[in-house]
Amino acid sequence: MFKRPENAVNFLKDAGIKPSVQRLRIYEFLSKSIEHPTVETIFNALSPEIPTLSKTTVYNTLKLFQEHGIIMVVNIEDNETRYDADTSFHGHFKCTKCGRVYDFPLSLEHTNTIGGLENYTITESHYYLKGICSNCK
Amino acid sequence: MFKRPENAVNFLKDAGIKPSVQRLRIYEFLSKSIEHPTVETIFNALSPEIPTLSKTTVYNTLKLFQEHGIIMVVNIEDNETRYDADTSFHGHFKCTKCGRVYDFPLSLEHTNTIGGLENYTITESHYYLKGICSNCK
DNA sequence: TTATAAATTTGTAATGATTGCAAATATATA
DNA sequence: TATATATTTGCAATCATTACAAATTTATAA
Ligand SMILES: [Mn+2]
Ligand SMILES: [Mn+2]
Ligand SMILES: [Zn+2]
Ligand SMILES: [Zn+2]
Repeated sequence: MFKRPENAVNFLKDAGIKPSVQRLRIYEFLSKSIEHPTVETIFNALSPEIPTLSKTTVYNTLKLFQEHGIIMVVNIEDNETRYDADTSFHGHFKCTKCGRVYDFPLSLEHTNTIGGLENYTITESHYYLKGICSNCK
Repeated sequence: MFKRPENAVNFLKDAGIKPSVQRLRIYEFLSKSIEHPTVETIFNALSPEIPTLSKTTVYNTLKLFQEHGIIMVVNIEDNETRYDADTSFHGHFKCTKCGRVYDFPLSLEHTNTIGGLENYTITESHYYLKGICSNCK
Protein backbone atom coordinates (compact mmCIF):
# COMPACT_ATOMS: atom_id res chain seq x y z
CA MET A 1 0.00 0.00 0.00
CA PHE A 2 1.42 3.32 -1.10
CA LYS A 3 2.10 5.87 1.63
CA ARG A 4 1.96 9.39 0.26
CA PRO A 5 4.77 11.65 1.52
CA GLU A 6 3.35 13.91 4.23
CA ASN A 7 5.60 16.78 3.19
CA ALA A 8 5.87 17.04 -0.56
CA VAL A 9 8.32 19.96 -0.41
CA ASN A 10 10.84 17.95 1.55
CA PHE A 11 10.15 14.86 -0.48
CA LEU A 12 11.07 16.65 -3.69
CA LYS A 13 14.12 18.25 -2.07
CA ASP A 14 15.31 14.89 -0.82
CA ALA A 15 14.97 13.56 -4.35
CA GLY A 16 17.17 16.42 -5.57
CA ILE A 17 14.34 18.36 -7.21
CA LYS A 18 13.79 22.02 -6.55
CA PRO A 19 10.15 22.35 -5.48
CA SER A 20 8.72 25.04 -7.71
CA VAL A 21 5.01 25.74 -7.50
CA GLN A 22 4.32 23.76 -10.66
CA ARG A 23 6.40 20.77 -9.60
CA LEU A 24 4.87 20.75 -6.16
CA ARG A 25 1.29 20.85 -7.40
CA ILE A 26 1.92 18.21 -10.04
CA TYR A 27 3.54 15.88 -7.55
CA GLU A 28 0.83 16.46 -4.96
CA PHE A 29 -1.91 15.83 -7.48
CA LEU A 30 -0.30 12.64 -8.68
CA SER A 31 0.42 11.31 -5.20
CA LYS A 32 -3.15 11.97 -4.06
CA SER A 33 -4.68 10.44 -7.16
CA ILE A 34 -5.65 6.82 -7.39
CA GLU A 35 -6.62 6.99 -11.03
CA HIS A 36 -3.19 6.86 -12.72
CA PRO A 37 -3.84 10.09 -14.59
CA THR A 38 -2.64 11.10 -18.04
CA VAL A 39 -0.89 14.36 -18.90
CA GLU A 40 -4.21 15.66 -20.12
CA THR A 41 -5.94 14.82 -16.84
CA ILE A 42 -3.21 16.42 -14.76
CA PHE A 43 -3.17 19.52 -16.90
CA ASN A 44 -6.95 19.93 -16.77
CA ALA A 45 -7.02 19.42 -13.02
CA LEU A 46 -4.34 22.01 -12.26
CA SER A 47 -5.13 24.65 -14.86
CA PRO A 48 -7.74 26.37 -12.66
CA GLU A 49 -5.36 26.88 -9.74
CA ILE A 50 -2.34 27.61 -11.96
CA PRO A 51 -3.86 29.51 -14.88
CA THR A 52 -0.52 30.03 -16.63
CA LEU A 53 0.34 26.34 -16.51
CA SER A 54 1.61 24.95 -19.78
CA LYS A 55 1.14 21.39 -20.94
CA THR A 56 4.82 21.38 -21.83
CA THR A 57 5.60 21.96 -18.17
CA VAL A 58 3.54 18.94 -17.23
CA TYR A 59 5.48 16.84 -19.73
CA ASN A 60 8.83 18.24 -18.60
CA THR A 61 8.04 17.80 -14.93
CA LEU A 62 6.85 14.23 -15.28
CA LYS A 63 10.00 13.38 -17.21
CA LEU A 64 12.08 15.01 -14.47
CA PHE A 65 10.24 13.00 -11.82
CA GLN A 66 10.87 9.81 -13.76
CA GLU A 67 14.57 10.54 -14.07
CA HIS A 68 14.74 11.00 -10.33
CA GLY A 69 12.84 7.78 -9.77
CA ILE A 70 9.94 9.22 -7.79
CA ILE A 71 7.21 8.29 -10.25
CA MET A 72 6.67 5.57 -12.82
CA VAL A 73 4.98 5.29 -16.18
CA VAL A 74 2.05 2.95 -16.62
CA ASN A 75 1.81 1.72 -20.20
CA ILE A 76 -1.27 -0.33 -20.81
CA GLU A 77 -2.87 1.08 -23.91
CA ASP A 78 -0.51 2.25 -26.60
CA ASN A 79 -2.35 5.52 -26.99
CA GLU A 80 -2.57 6.61 -23.36
CA THR A 81 0.47 7.10 -21.15
CA ARG A 82 -0.45 7.14 -17.49
CA TYR A 83 1.60 8.08 -14.44
CA ASP A 84 1.86 6.66 -10.95
CA ALA A 85 3.44 8.10 -7.80
CA ASP A 86 3.56 4.62 -6.34
CA THR A 87 6.84 3.16 -7.57
CA SER A 88 6.64 0.02 -5.46
CA PHE A 89 6.07 -3.33 -7.16
CA HIS A 90 2.36 -3.75 -7.69
CA GLY A 91 0.02 -4.79 -10.46
CA HIS A 92 -2.53 -2.88 -12.53
CA PHE A 93 -5.96 -3.88 -13.72
CA LYS A 94 -7.57 -1.94 -16.54
CA CYS A 95 -11.31 -2.23 -16.96
CA THR A 96 -12.09 -2.22 -20.65
CA LYS A 97 -15.60 -0.98 -19.92
CA CYS A 98 -15.15 2.06 -17.68
CA GLY A 99 -11.48 2.61 -18.48
CA ARG A 100 -10.41 2.81 -14.84
CA VAL A 101 -7.03 1.45 -13.78
CA TYR A 102 -6.93 -0.28 -10.40
CA ASP A 103 -3.97 -1.32 -8.27
CA PHE A 104 -3.52 -4.75 -6.82
CA PRO A 105 -0.77 -6.21 -4.65
CA LEU A 106 1.90 -8.53 -6.02
CA SER A 107 4.47 -10.50 -4.13
CA LEU A 108 8.04 -10.27 -5.30
CA GLU A 109 8.16 -14.03 -5.57
CA HIS A 110 6.58 -13.57 -8.96
CA THR A 111 9.78 -12.21 -10.38
CA ASN A 112 11.96 -14.70 -8.57
CA THR A 113 10.27 -17.79 -9.90
CA ILE A 114 10.98 -16.85 -13.50
CA GLY A 115 13.22 -19.14 -15.49
CA GLY A 116 15.03 -18.52 -18.75
CA LEU A 117 16.50 -15.17 -17.79
CA GLU A 118 19.80 -16.22 -16.28
CA ASN A 119 22.51 -13.60 -16.90
CA TYR A 120 19.88 -10.93 -17.47
CA THR A 121 19.86 -7.88 -15.23
CA ILE A 122 16.31 -6.87 -14.34
CA THR A 123 15.72 -3.22 -13.55
CA GLU A 124 11.95 -2.93 -13.99
CA SER A 125 9.05 -5.28 -13.60
CA HIS A 126 5.54 -4.62 -14.89
CA TYR A 127 2.42 -6.68 -14.63
CA TYR A 128 -1.04 -5.74 -15.76
CA LEU A 129 -4.37 -7.34 -16.48
CA LYS A 130 -7.37 -6.33 -18.52
CA GLY A 131 -10.99 -7.24 -18.06
CA ILE A 132 -14.20 -6.04 -16.43
CA CYS A 133 -14.17 -4.56 -12.95
CA SER A 134 -16.71 -5.43 -10.27
CA ASN A 135 -18.46 -2.07 -10.67
CA CYS A 136 -19.12 -2.74 -14.33
CA LYS A 137 -20.95 -6.03 -14.01
CA MET B 1 7.09 -22.44 -26.82
CA PHE B 2 5.21 -21.07 -29.79
CA LYS B 3 4.53 -23.47 -32.65
CA ARG B 4 4.15 -21.60 -35.90
CA PRO B 5 1.26 -22.85 -38.09
CA GLU B 6 2.73 -25.05 -40.83
CA ASN B 7 0.11 -23.89 -43.33
CA ALA B 8 -0.57 -20.18 -43.00
CA VAL B 9 -3.26 -20.20 -45.68
CA ASN B 10 -5.36 -22.71 -43.78
CA PHE B 11 -4.58 -21.06 -40.49
CA LEU B 12 -6.00 -17.76 -41.71
CA LYS B 13 -9.00 -19.47 -43.27
CA ASP B 14 -9.73 -21.31 -40.05
CA ALA B 15 -9.63 -17.98 -38.25
CA GLY B 16 -12.20 -16.63 -40.69
CA ILE B 17 -9.76 -14.43 -42.60
CA LYS B 18 -9.49 -14.53 -46.36
CA PRO B 19 -5.82 -15.09 -47.15
CA SER B 20 -4.90 -12.36 -49.60
CA VAL B 21 -1.28 -12.03 -50.61
CA GLN B 22 -0.72 -9.13 -48.24
CA ARG B 23 -2.39 -10.83 -45.30
CA LEU B 24 -0.52 -14.04 -45.90
CA ARG B 25 2.89 -12.39 -46.12
CA ILE B 26 2.25 -10.24 -43.07
CA TYR B 27 1.15 -13.20 -41.01
CA GLU B 28 4.03 -15.36 -42.21
CA PHE B 29 6.55 -12.66 -41.45
CA LEU B 30 5.16 -12.11 -37.98
CA SER B 31 4.93 -15.80 -37.13
CA LYS B 32 8.50 -16.43 -38.26
CA SER B 33 9.87 -13.42 -36.45
CA ILE B 34 11.17 -13.62 -32.93
CA GLU B 35 11.75 -9.89 -32.63
CA HIS B 36 8.21 -8.63 -31.96
CA PRO B 37 8.33 -6.25 -34.91
CA THR B 38 6.71 -2.87 -35.27
CA VAL B 39 4.55 -1.77 -38.21
CA GLU B 40 7.58 0.01 -39.58
CA THR B 41 9.71 -3.14 -39.40
CA ILE B 42 7.04 -5.27 -41.05
CA PHE B 43 6.49 -2.73 -43.79
CA ASN B 44 10.20 -2.38 -44.53
CA ALA B 45 10.69 -6.13 -44.58
CA LEU B 46 7.85 -6.82 -47.01
CA SER B 47 8.12 -3.81 -49.31
CA PRO B 48 10.76 -5.42 -51.54
CA GLU B 49 8.64 -8.50 -52.28
CA ILE B 50 5.36 -6.56 -52.41
CA PRO B 51 6.38 -3.25 -54.00
CA THR B 52 2.85 -1.85 -53.95
CA LEU B 53 2.37 -2.57 -50.25
CA SER B 54 0.91 0.31 -48.30
CA LYS B 55 1.63 1.01 -44.65
CA THR B 56 -2.11 1.47 -44.19
CA THR B 57 -2.58 -2.14 -45.25
CA VAL B 58 -0.14 -3.25 -42.58
CA TYR B 59 -2.10 -1.32 -39.97
CA ASN B 60 -5.44 -2.60 -41.25
CA THR B 61 -4.25 -6.18 -41.42
CA LEU B 62 -2.76 -6.21 -37.95
CA LYS B 63 -5.97 -4.79 -36.56
CA LEU B 64 -7.91 -7.50 -38.40
CA PHE B 65 -5.63 -10.18 -36.97
CA GLN B 66 -6.12 -8.77 -33.48
CA GLU B 67 -9.88 -8.79 -33.84
CA HIS B 68 -9.73 -12.44 -34.83
CA GLY B 69 -7.46 -13.21 -31.91
CA ILE B 70 -4.54 -14.63 -33.87
CA ILE B 71 -2.00 -12.03 -32.82
CA MET B 72 -1.44 -9.81 -29.80
CA VAL B 73 -0.05 -6.37 -29.17
CA VAL B 74 3.04 -5.94 -27.05
CA ASN B 75 3.06 -2.57 -25.32
CA ILE B 76 6.28 -1.91 -23.48
CA GLU B 77 7.43 1.52 -24.57
CA ASP B 78 4.71 4.07 -25.07
CA ASN B 79 6.12 5.12 -28.42
CA GLU B 80 6.57 1.71 -30.05
CA THR B 81 3.73 -0.71 -30.61
CA ARG B 82 4.99 -4.20 -31.28
CA TYR B 83 3.16 -7.30 -32.49
CA ASP B 84 3.41 -10.97 -31.58
CA ALA B 85 2.00 -14.04 -33.33
CA ASP B 86 2.39 -16.00 -30.11
CA THR B 87 -0.82 -15.35 -28.19
CA SER B 88 -0.10 -17.83 -25.44
CA PHE B 89 0.65 -16.57 -21.93
CA HIS B 90 4.33 -15.68 -21.77
CA GLY B 91 6.50 -12.85 -20.55
CA HIS B 92 8.62 -10.28 -22.36
CA PHE B 93 11.99 -8.87 -21.50
CA LYS B 94 13.11 -5.65 -23.14
CA CYS B 95 16.80 -4.85 -23.14
CA THR B 96 17.22 -1.13 -22.67
CA LYS B 97 20.63 -1.28 -24.33
CA CYS B 98 20.06 -3.10 -27.62
CA GLY B 99 16.29 -2.65 -27.69
CA ARG B 100 15.57 -6.33 -28.34
CA VAL B 101 12.48 -7.93 -26.84
CA TYR B 102 12.88 -11.52 -25.65
CA ASP B 103 10.27 -14.08 -24.66
CA PHE B 104 10.33 -16.03 -21.47
CA PRO B 105 7.99 -18.69 -20.10
CA LEU B 106 5.47 -17.96 -17.37
CA SER B 107 3.35 -20.39 -15.45
CA LEU B 108 -0.32 -19.60 -15.16
CA GLU B 109 -0.04 -19.84 -11.40
CA HIS B 110 1.15 -16.26 -11.51
CA THR B 111 -2.32 -15.08 -12.31
CA ASN B 112 -4.00 -17.46 -9.93
CA THR B 113 -2.12 -16.36 -6.84
CA ILE B 114 -3.29 -12.77 -7.17
CA GLY B 115 -5.44 -11.37 -4.40
CA GLY B 116 -7.60 -8.27 -4.35
CA LEU B 117 -9.34 -8.91 -7.63
CA GLU B 118 -12.34 -10.91 -6.51
CA ASN B 119 -15.37 -10.22 -8.74
CA TYR B 120 -13.14 -9.01 -11.54
CA THR B 121 -13.24 -10.78 -14.88
CA ILE B 122 -9.77 -11.13 -16.35
CA THR B 123 -9.53 -11.33 -20.13
CA GLU B 124 -5.88 -10.44 -20.71
CA SER B 125 -2.71 -10.84 -18.73
CA HIS B 126 0.57 -9.09 -19.53
CA TYR B 127 3.92 -9.30 -17.84
CA TYR B 128 7.14 -7.67 -18.92
CA LEU B 129 10.54 -6.81 -17.54
CA LYS B 130 13.20 -4.34 -18.50
CA GLY B 131 16.92 -4.50 -18.01
CA ILE B 132 20.12 -5.58 -19.75
CA CYS B 133 20.27 -8.80 -21.72
CA SER B 134 23.14 -11.26 -21.51
CA ASN B 135 24.48 -10.22 -24.93
CA CYS B 136 24.85 -6.63 -23.80
CA LYS B 137 27.06 -7.22 -20.78
C1' DT C 1 20.14 46.78 -3.24
C1' DT C 2 21.26 46.18 -8.06
C1' DA C 3 23.18 43.83 -11.84
C1' DT C 4 24.10 39.41 -13.85
C1' DA C 5 23.84 34.59 -14.43
C1' DA C 6 21.27 30.32 -14.08
C1' DA C 7 17.10 27.79 -13.80
C1' DT C 8 12.37 27.25 -14.91
C1' DT C 9 8.27 27.98 -17.44
C1' DT C 10 5.75 29.01 -21.45
C1' DG C 11 3.82 29.12 -26.29
C1' DT C 12 4.29 27.63 -30.64
C1' DA C 13 6.10 24.95 -34.27
C1' DA C 14 7.75 20.41 -35.67
C1' DT C 15 7.59 15.49 -35.47
C1' DG C 16 5.88 10.98 -35.91
C1' DA C 17 2.68 7.30 -35.29
C1' DT C 18 -1.93 6.17 -36.28
C1' DT C 19 -6.50 6.77 -38.40
C1' DG C 20 -10.12 8.38 -41.81
C1' DC C 21 -11.53 8.29 -46.17
C1' DA C 22 -12.41 7.98 -50.95
C1' DA C 23 -10.44 6.26 -55.23
C1' DA C 24 -8.31 2.29 -57.43
C1' DT C 25 -7.73 -2.50 -57.84
C1' DA C 26 -8.79 -7.24 -57.28
C1' DT C 27 -12.01 -10.95 -56.37
C1' DA C 28 -16.49 -13.16 -56.24
C1' DT C 29 -21.13 -13.69 -58.04
C1' DA C 30 -24.87 -13.48 -61.44
C1' DT D 1 -19.04 -10.92 -69.48
C1' DA D 2 -21.15 -7.55 -66.49
C1' DT D 3 -21.98 -6.28 -61.71
C1' DA D 4 -21.48 -6.35 -56.91
C1' DT D 5 -18.35 -6.99 -53.02
C1' DA D 6 -14.02 -7.04 -50.77
C1' DT D 7 -9.43 -5.41 -50.40
C1' DT D 8 -5.72 -2.34 -51.06
C1' DT D 9 -3.75 2.04 -51.69
C1' DG D 10 -2.30 7.00 -51.18
C1' DC D 11 -2.93 10.97 -49.01
C1' DA D 12 -4.90 14.07 -45.74
C1' DA D 13 -6.24 14.65 -40.90
C1' DT D 14 -5.59 13.81 -36.11
C1' DC D 15 -3.40 13.62 -31.82
C1' DA D 16 0.19 12.91 -28.38
C1' DT D 17 4.73 14.17 -27.65
C1' DT D 18 9.03 16.78 -28.36
C1' DA D 19 12.09 20.68 -29.86
C1' DC D 20 13.16 25.12 -29.24
C1' DA D 21 13.67 29.84 -28.28
C1' DA D 22 11.60 33.68 -25.79
C1' DA D 23 9.82 35.14 -21.36
C1' DT D 24 9.79 34.80 -16.55
C1' DT D 25 11.47 33.60 -12.14
C1' DT D 26 15.09 32.58 -8.89
C1' DA D 27 19.82 32.54 -7.29
C1' DT D 28 24.39 34.69 -6.98
C1' DA D 29 27.77 38.38 -7.05
C1' DA D 30 29.12 43.07 -6.84
MN1 LIG E 1 -0.51 1.92 -9.51
MN1 LIG F 1 6.38 -12.80 -27.35
ZN1 LIG G 1 -15.19 -0.88 -14.93
ZN1 LIG H 1 20.68 -6.21 -25.15
